[in-house]
Amino acid sequence: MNIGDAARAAGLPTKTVRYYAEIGLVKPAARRENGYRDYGMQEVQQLRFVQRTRSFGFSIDTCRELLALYADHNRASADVKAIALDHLAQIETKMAELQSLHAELTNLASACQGDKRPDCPILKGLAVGETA
Amino acid sequence: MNIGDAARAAGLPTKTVRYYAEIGLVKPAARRENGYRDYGMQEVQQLRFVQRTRSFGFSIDTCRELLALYADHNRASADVKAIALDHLAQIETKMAELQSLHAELTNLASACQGDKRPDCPILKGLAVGETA
DNA sequence: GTCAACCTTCCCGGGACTGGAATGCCGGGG
DNA sequence: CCCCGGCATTCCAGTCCCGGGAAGGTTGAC
Repeated sequence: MNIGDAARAAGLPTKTVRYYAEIGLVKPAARRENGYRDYGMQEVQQLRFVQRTRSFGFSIDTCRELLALYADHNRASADVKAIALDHLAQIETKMAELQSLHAELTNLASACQGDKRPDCPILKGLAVGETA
Repeated sequence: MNIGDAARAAGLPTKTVRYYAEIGLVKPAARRENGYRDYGMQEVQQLRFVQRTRSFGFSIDTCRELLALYADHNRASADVKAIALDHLAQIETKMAELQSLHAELTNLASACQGDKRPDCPILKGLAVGETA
């Protein structure tokens, strides 16, 4: 299977598939005589796994770990769960940050008339510090 | 005022201040004879403004726009508000994405025993696609 | 005279690609 | 036989926003 077909099957750009091969995340099963990468079903499945995992926001390194666990039939599900819970915690942290930013910025924006006059609480808030 | 003092006053690393000078975001008032950057009160205020604005998650380019509006005493507050509302919308988009990721991943994780056995719904969810 | 603490420039790396250039292979049409 | 489109290959550069560190000059205190 050529890289284009593998990429389509995995829902990834060929550039990305080539990149994954380069960093050793998902290597093609072989190279043909003409130098083309040759992907088999297993590699396509790995690519799809990575695509899904990346779409959950896991880093490439974590994808590597998860891929290893995926391949290891003697894995402990606890290891997988630990990774997932850790990522969940990071997501929660980011959400909390965004929420507080959102609240602050909403405050500032709602205080701003938004007309032709130059007076603007948003700029004041950005200049001074302290939003509350 | 030397760069170190300006940086401390603005709450930024000197590296960052130098970078902002390089990209023309906040330039020092002058250079001394010895080549040192010389910052005045106005530049320090701009640096602090940028620091705050960045901490709200605005991009450097948007900081540039806001800085220009900040300096323009004939600005219309509507222009500022438009930028803020746009950014708020982006924050909301990101929050929604994170929430859906969080929900999906929570689902997967809660279905996983997290023990020594290899059976793991998380990996299955990542492999197959479709979480619901 | 020496030392620390500052300042300068320059270059590299990172995370995860993305775009583009230059080149090679393959199958079909004129 | 040659050309063309569509695939593939490699390599280089850029993204975004700095951070780390080298190699060297300046300043002020002791």
